[in-house]
Amino acid sequence: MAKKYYISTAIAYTSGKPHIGNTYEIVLADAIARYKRSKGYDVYFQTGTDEHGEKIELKAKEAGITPQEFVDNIAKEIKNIWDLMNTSYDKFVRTTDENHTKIVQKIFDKMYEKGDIYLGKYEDWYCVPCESFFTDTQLVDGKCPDCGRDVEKKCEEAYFFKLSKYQDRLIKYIEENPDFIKPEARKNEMLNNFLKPGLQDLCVTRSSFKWGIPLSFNDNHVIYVWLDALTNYITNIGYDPDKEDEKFKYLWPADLHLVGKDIIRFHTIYWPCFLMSLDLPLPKQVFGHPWLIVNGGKMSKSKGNVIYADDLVNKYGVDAVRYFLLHEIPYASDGLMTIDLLEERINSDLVNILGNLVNRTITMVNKYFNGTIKKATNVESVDKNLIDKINKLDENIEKHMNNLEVGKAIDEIFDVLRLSNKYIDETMPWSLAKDESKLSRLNDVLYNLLEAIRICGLYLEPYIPITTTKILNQLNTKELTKNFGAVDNYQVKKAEILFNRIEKC
RNA sequence: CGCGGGAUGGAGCAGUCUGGUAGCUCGUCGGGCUCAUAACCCGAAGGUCGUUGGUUCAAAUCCUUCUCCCGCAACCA
Repeated sequence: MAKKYYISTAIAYTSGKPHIGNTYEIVLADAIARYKRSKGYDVYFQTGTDEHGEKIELKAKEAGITPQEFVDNIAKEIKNIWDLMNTSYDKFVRTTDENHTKIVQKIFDKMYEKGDIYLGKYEDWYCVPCESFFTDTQLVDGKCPDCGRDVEKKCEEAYFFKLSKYQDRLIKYIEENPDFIKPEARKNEMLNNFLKPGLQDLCVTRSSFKWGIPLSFNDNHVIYVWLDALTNYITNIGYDPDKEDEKFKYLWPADLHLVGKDIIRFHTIYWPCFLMSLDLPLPKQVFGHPWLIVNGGKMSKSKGNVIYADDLVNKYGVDAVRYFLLHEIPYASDGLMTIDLLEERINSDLVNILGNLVNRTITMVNKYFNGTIKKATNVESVDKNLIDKINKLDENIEKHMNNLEVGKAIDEIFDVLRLSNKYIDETMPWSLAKDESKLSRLNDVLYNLLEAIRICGLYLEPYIPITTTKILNQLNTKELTKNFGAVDNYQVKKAEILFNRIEKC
C-alpha cells in the first residue's frame, strides 16, 4: 500500500485579493504534492481560507455587506487564482464551513474541560482615538505607537490557554526533531525569542467584535482566530473529539505544513501546544518559506508595488509564472521578483534551452525520417554520457526535493537539457543526414534526444505540468516511465512552439 | 552589547562546517555551426571574496575590530 503524504498550505486570510507572494505558497505546495505523487505517495493536499476576525468584520462594514457575503466573495477569488495556477489541491477548506465551526467549538470545550483553558482578565493598553489595543512591548515611550497619544489600561474578561503547561514538552520535541522547523534560522528564532524566555498564556477569546465562532457556552465571546484557523488541519480530515475516525487516523499527523515565515510562530508554538492539549501527535514538519521581494522591497498596497498572479499569467502563461516562482525563490532567503528577471528566465530557460531543444529535435525527426524513429541499437561514448546523466536525475532530484530545495531540483533537469543541446552539436545530425551510410547513426542520435526530452519532460511535471503534456503530445507518446529506452518506436507529430520569446522593447 | 541571518566579477547566487589554483546561471565581447524561436556549441574579458588586525607555509573559508543590510522580539492576521 502506498505511503500517505499529507501536505497543507496555510489557509489564506480573506481580507483581500492574494498577491503573487501569497500565490507562491500554493504553487510551492503544489510542486511538492505533485512530486510526491510521482514518487508513488498517496498524497492529500489541503488548502483553503481563513475567514473570521475583526479585520474582516470591519472590511465588510466598509463595503456595506455582511461578513459572510464579504468572505464568500474573497474566498471565490482566492480559489479562482489557485485554479488559475493549476494547483492540484484535494480539498479547499473554509473556516466558515458548518462542520469546521462545530468541531472548533467542541475542541474548545474539550480544552476547557481538561483545564487547559481558564477564565481570566485580559489587560492591555487601549488608545481611544485609534480604537486599538496594544501590548506593553508595542508602546513607544508609553504612548500609542500609531498616533503618539496617551493610552489607558483596559481590562476585560477573557479565556486563556495554558501555553506554559506545554512549553517544556515542546522544547524537547523541537530539539529531538531537528527537521520539525525549517529553515534552521526560524527554529532558532522560536527557541530564543519565545520558548526559552518562557511562554505566556494565550488569550484565546475575543469579546470586542462578533465575527467569529462563538463559544458553545458563552455567547459573549468568539474564539480567537488562530485557534479557529489552525485547527483546520484536523477538522477537515475527520477529527472529532468525541469519536474515532478512520480517515483522520490515516492522515494525521500531517507530513508538512507549508507556511509563510511570518506565521511560523503560530504553527510551531501555538499549534503544537493545542495539539498536545488534545493528546494528538504533532505535525512532522513546518516549513516557513521566504517571501518575494519586488522593486522597492516587500509588496504593499501603500507602496503601489503589488503584483498579482493573474496579471502575470495572462501575459506570460501559467507555466512560465510557476517556473519563475519555483526556480527563482531560494530556500531560506527572500527572492527577488521583477519583470526583467521573469522575462530573462522565460527567454533563457524556457524558450532557449527547453523550447528550442524540443523544436529543433522534432523538426529534424520530421525532416530526416518523416517523424518515425526506431529504438537505438548502438551506444557510443557520447551517448553514454548523456544517458548516464539522465539515469542520475531521479536520485539528484529526490535529494533536493526532500530538502524542499525545489529550485535546485529544477536545475538538475535543466542541466540535462543543456547537455542535450550540446549533444546535438557534438553529434551533428545535419551532417549525418548527408551521408547515406550514416542514417542508422542518425536514427540513434535522434532517438536518444527524443528519450532525453521525454524523460526530462516527465520530471518537469511537478513544476510545469501543462508543458509536460504538450511535450508528450508532440512526441506522440503515452509512455510515463522514466527509464531510458522505454519507448520502442516514435512517430512524432509536427513541431510546435512551446514558449514564445518575449521581445524586449 | 536582546536573538539570528547576510555582505563574493554588471545582475542573481554557490563555495565558508572539514583552510590549499574563486565556481554556477544571466548579461557583455570574440569564434564556430546551421537542425532550431537571431536560438545552439566553444572561447574570452571582468572579482585585492564589506572593513581592521591576527593565526598559518597557505584564509572567501579560523579568531578579532568596525560598517552596512535583513529577519525575529507574542496575543492584528
